[in-house]
Amino acid sequence: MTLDRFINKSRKPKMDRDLEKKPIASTQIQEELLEDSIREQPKIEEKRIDEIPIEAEDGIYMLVSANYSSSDNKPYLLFYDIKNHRIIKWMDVTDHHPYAYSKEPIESLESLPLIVERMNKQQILGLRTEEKIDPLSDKKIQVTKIIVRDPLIIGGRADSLREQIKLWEADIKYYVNYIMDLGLEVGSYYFFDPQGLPRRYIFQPSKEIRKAMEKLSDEERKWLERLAEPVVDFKRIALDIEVYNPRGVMPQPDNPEHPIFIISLCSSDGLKKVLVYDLRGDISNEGIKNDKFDVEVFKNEIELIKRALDIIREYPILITFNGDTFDLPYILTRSAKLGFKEVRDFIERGRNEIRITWGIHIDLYKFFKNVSIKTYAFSGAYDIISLDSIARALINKGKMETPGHFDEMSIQEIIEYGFTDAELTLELTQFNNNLVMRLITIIARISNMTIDDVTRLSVSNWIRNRMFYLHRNKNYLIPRSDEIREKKWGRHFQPVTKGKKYVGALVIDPKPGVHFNVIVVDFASLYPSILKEYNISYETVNCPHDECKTNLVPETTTWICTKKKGLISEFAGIIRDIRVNVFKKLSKDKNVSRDNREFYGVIQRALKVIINALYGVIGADTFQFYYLPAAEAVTAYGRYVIKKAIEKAGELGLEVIYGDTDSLFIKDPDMDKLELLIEDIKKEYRLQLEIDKIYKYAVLSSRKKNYFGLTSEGIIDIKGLMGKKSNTPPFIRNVFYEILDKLRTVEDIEQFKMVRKDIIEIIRDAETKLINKEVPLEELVITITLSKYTDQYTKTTPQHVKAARKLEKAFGIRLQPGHMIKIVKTRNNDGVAPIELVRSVDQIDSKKYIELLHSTLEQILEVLDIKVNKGKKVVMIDERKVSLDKFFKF
DNA sequence: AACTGTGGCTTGCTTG
DNA sequence: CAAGCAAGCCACAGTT
Repeated sequence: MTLDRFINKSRKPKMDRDLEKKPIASTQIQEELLEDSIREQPKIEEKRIDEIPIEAEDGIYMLVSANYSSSDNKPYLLFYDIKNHRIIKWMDVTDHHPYAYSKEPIESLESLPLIVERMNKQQILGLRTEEKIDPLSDKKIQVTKIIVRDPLIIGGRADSLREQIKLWEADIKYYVNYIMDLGLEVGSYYFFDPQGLPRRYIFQPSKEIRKAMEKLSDEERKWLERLAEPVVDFKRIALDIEVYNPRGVMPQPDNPEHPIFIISLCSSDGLKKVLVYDLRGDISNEGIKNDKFDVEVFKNEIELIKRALDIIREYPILITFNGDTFDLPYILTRSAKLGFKEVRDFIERGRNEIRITWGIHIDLYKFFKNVSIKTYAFSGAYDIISLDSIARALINKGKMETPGHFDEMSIQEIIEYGFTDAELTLELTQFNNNLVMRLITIIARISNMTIDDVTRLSVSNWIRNRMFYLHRNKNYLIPRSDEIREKKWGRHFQPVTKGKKYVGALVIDPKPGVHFNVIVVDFASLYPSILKEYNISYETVNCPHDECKTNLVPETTTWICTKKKGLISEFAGIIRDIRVNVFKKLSKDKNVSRDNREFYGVIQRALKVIINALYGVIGADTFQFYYLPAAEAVTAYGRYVIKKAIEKAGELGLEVIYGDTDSLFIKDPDMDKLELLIEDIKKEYRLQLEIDKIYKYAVLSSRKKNYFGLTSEGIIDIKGLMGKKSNTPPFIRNVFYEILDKLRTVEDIEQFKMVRKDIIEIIRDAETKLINKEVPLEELVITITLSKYTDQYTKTTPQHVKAARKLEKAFGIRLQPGHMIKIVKTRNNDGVAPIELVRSVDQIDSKKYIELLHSTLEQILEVLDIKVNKGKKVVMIDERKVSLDKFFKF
């Protein structure tokens, strides 16, 4: 099988490099050799094309990925051909080589036996002095660039250079360096000049983007231009395999003893196909006909796999759900076992991923598992990372219900089941006008990271990657994380909570009760704004200049640089500004076409993911530019400005009844005074306060982070209350929501009184059902995540762990961290059991559930003067308490 | 020796 | 990332 579509645009080097044959005697010669090979990086030029529709242009490619080829000993780039919808592999023609930096001068490096030995072995190609700026000392320094033959000489092996001498920039993946050195931007478009070098091709921005650009700085304009470029509708195919495994045995890629018997395929250009290996020889053509997709039957497993490869090779992008850990490795190992060795020409194992040789493989499982994607891009719409749960949440479709094992299903059912998986996988990349593919591309543009990495790595890696580039642009030597940590810390506060590293946000004590007409104002993206406005970055906090030491962060001994703009601060500023000032506005602008509006919405969302994570990563020790004093400075300013805002509100006669981190709840304010407050904060602190929402009424409990309210749009907004939490039983949660639903209609006291009777009725009814054991088991399930292996709970044994251990014992299995345990409160010795082991409702501990019902409802009822009598099984109104009337005296 | 009450601590989930 | 909540575990002290 040949891959004729696989165009390799690289040119053969003119001659076999002399450099690699002769031993290198002195740096003098190396200098000369390096002169033409490394020093001259190509300058990538730009070309502007006016208003050309994206599909029409020939020879235009989007840079989507890169890697290092150890067989060619060269880096390569992968481009998506937007006309012919295939991937072009472009091998380096610039004689670029891997490198890292040392702070030792050339002479002392040359006297090191290690270096001499590696030079003689041709592993080190050359040493060169360069001038860089050290961001930590803010001084120009001389560093030695060590240029090597292949990336493993720098790092990745036990005897690599970085394990033996102190190096800088030695943990940047080689292809990342390569992209940066060539000045390339992932997700942007290129064409190839006559020399075969990629040149930037810039689409003419839309009218509204051009208009927005007028007011911006050059740097911001570049960002805008890059982000707003159209995203091609990638041609892609989703794949899903079924393995015929005996009951109770999970197929393992490391031991592929069971046959692959179904391969389902579903593509963006309408291919719908299920390939079946007739392993029992009993499939009739009649029985498998289906009007939704084609079916092909094979008498041989290898033929099945080969056919699948033939089809998917027509697609530049392969989409899977768990393809990195299951489908593709299984195809690999199973093929090898069956003697189909050529499979390695198409599917390759990477370090943490599986690659396809003709294109890009995206494993959606990893992408949707990404915490930032889950919480910020999709607002936590799905909770379990499974195809079924994600598809249900995002496209309102689930997997097929099955009896549990293939033996109990007809072949038609199995085929349909398999196809549904492939179909859902594809649809997850298609809904909302290809939202997911666009999101991935935009994040690649923001982070300048390859599509493969964007879909597999976390937000701190995305940010780190862009930070590298920002350092390079300023000729900064990228600091090692240990250097940043060794900087002065000078911390003065003990965190409030044990186990935390620094002090966080301020939460104001709520004023309990029912409050009418509450306006919530909040600081528009407070932490990013603080990062920007107060110049916070790892190098500017506690900077080396004496003259900055008086620029103190309020209530700390930390100071901030007044001479140089910090990199993180600058990045936060740009991302925040273009999000707020451009994309958020345009995504709501009625004068913009619907398509564009939607696209700007995606960009806005991607920027939000990054901006929300920025502060967090500074305080996370897994981040290369982690620096606690910087994270602490952010929260210190945050506490400072919210205190000042409350102070000012008080002076103006506004009543603040609650606030959390960046928000203030103001009761029935005079709008002119509110306006004054906002103006004052803007003037004084360069931060924007804005009206977030208005509650017709807000019900605050005495607990922080626990309240609900009826918004001006007529929606009941619930925060923190137990009834909302995922680990309350559905039965209790439903009662909770039923009560809140009653409250939705309330506008005055009479209605409140009427509703109160209804509420008590609801609760009594619920109690009766519990006592009479009329509630089905599933309604009483409490779902709790197992966050460790059961044997790793050493300090205490929580209830869900007890239940989990029973499950493990009963089924002889080992539950994985992240598994959701479904427990039920029972009347046995330790009060819990996994629902799987409970036969009937009789085993339920009704008393426990009534207690749980009461404590859940108490949070809302205490404020409404409905008393729950603990112990007793009845609810009563505490008539002695003042009635609701007090809330209406205004 | 069995029971009850208390407080520190762990765990999981949510808010911002 | 920290703050904050509820539930439950667990050791300990003080009854009965």
